[in-house]
Amino acid sequence: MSKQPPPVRTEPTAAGAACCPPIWQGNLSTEAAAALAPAFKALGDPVRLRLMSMIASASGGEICVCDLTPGFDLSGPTISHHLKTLREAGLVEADRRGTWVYYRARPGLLRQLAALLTVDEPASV
Amino acid sequence: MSKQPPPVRTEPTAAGAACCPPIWQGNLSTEAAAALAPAFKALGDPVRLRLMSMIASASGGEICVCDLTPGFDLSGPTISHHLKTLREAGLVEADRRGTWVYYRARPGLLRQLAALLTVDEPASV
DNA sequence: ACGCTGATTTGAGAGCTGTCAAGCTAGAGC
DNA sequence: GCTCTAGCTTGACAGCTCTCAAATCAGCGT
Repeated sequence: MSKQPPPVRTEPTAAGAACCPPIWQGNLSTEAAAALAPAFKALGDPVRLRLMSMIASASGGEICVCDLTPGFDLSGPTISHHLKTLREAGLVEADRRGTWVYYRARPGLLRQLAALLTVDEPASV
Repeated sequence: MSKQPPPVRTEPTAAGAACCPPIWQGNLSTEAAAALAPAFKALGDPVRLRLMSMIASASGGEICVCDLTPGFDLSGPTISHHLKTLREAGLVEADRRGTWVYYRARPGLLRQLAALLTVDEPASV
């Protein structure tokens, strides 16, 4: 995971600021594509997509790994690996509180992805 | 590509009908995750993301492969391979017209992905 | 019919990905 | 300090992905 292009960038831009216009409105630059593709890739696995959903919809905005794991027929290390992938993609962040680790969604990047895909001209169909 | 779970389903539902609530509003079912992940996976490559953008934003709603290929430093077969991936994910459709093949976006699935990611409660952050 | 151009398919190789078992680190509690 | 639990890291392996070269298929012109 260290040979990939720079994972993303969600810090400098205000969280939620769109980085690019919707794909319907103009060609995505090579740079923008390289920056956003890893996030889509991270969501491109059923396990991670479900993890992302569980984290994003957690009441209180965060959820313990111990509450994520039982939802899957997978070993702990495997879940941990998927969580790491989501973390490195900039989609979630974790912090340890005592014995437990809590995960929280980072809405900024998700908002960018949603904006990119949003179909705002239903006329062409 | 034939061992994967059923690629998607965009036909029966009216194009654009949301299949699931946003990930912020509740846990995605295993089935929904399995159905949508391949679409995210298809977008999880910079080349395909850019192809998708070029196709979606094409004037007239469609674009010839011959106009897509020169935008990349990749061989024809490789572009063809990526287009096939997008096609199998249900994101685009192609049809041949004479010597040329034209690609067109299928907005239904994209709308579902956008709806899934849309952050509609900025209060929790 | 023949050859030409545009696009896809096939075959092959290097590299990445998902998974688990085994081992390790961080805190809590005794 | 020791031990227990929660979670992460490492190592290994099967399977998938990205890429290209070579071969193939589909139409168009002549």
